Amino acid sequence: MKSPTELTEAFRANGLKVTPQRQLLFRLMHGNTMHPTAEALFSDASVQMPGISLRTVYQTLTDLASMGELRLIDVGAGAVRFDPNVDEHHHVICQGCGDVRDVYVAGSQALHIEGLDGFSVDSTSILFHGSCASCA
Amino acid sequence: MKSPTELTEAFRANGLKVTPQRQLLFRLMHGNTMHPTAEALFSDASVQMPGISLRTVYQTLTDLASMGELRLIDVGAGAVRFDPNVDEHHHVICQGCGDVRDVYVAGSQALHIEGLDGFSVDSTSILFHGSCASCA
DNA sequence: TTGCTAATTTGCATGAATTGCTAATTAGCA
DNA sequence: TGCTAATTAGCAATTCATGCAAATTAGCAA
Repeated sequence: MKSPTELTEAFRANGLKVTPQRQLLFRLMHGNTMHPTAEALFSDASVQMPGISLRTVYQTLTDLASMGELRLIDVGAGAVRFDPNVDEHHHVICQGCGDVRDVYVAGSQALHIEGLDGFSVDSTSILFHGSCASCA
Repeated sequence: MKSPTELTEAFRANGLKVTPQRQLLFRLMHGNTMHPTAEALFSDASVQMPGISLRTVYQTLTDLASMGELRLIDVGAGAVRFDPNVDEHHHVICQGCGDVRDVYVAGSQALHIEGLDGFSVDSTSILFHGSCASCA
């Protein structure tokens, strides 16, 4: 996703306001590789801005997502996670600790799919299940 | 998944009882390619057995899943779906109508993954997003 | 700098999906 | 036929997320 400064411009350009809450969230998400849930981010944000609302966190995350600045990922383990990495990539999830990491997969466009039966494919999500180094 | 008759044996062999509710669900799931949610299955079951509890449907589905007779699939669209097809396969979901279909993918074991960073992979789930013939 | 207005924030209510709990019932065996 | 552990039903509770309305505020224009 874009830098906090660039996001500020982008928001204003779209007629959206840049509040202190949003600036904080821009900073917390920028370069974040933790794939936080809204709750986790809310918890981080609350340290620096006590009183910030969970509702605001959800709001801002969905705004960012609809602007294409971050991606929603659902690893089937409770809450949706937010990923500021919008490159073409996929995920591994550790069955032990639930940790999620980005992975880059070569050849996913060349997969041979049988049974499509009239379906046309727009995008592909690959989720690898396994164990991280600590949980192995 | 196994046939209703085989499931009956398997349940008894595991010290589980075979109730009319379970037999009905065995029949409703067998060969079912609809990827129903628990609610959908509950709704179907209620036609033949008014009064059956949604709780019982969830219970039986999780029992079947833990016996490896069906697979839980989470396509990130609300409720979890149940798939009696336990072959190695993957799914397409139509962004229009939410319909889910099984697909078979060649070469998924040969994907080249970068960034694993100590993770060991046990299984892979591929979800294709697109449009079905009717929604195209 | 001041004032206006639409966007935003809060906080609470609501909703959807699922699990926890328990009294009453029942399958399966002796 | 009876016993007992498993199961069912149904309701409460939980988790994640969105809807809503009143109070606040960012950003523009004068």
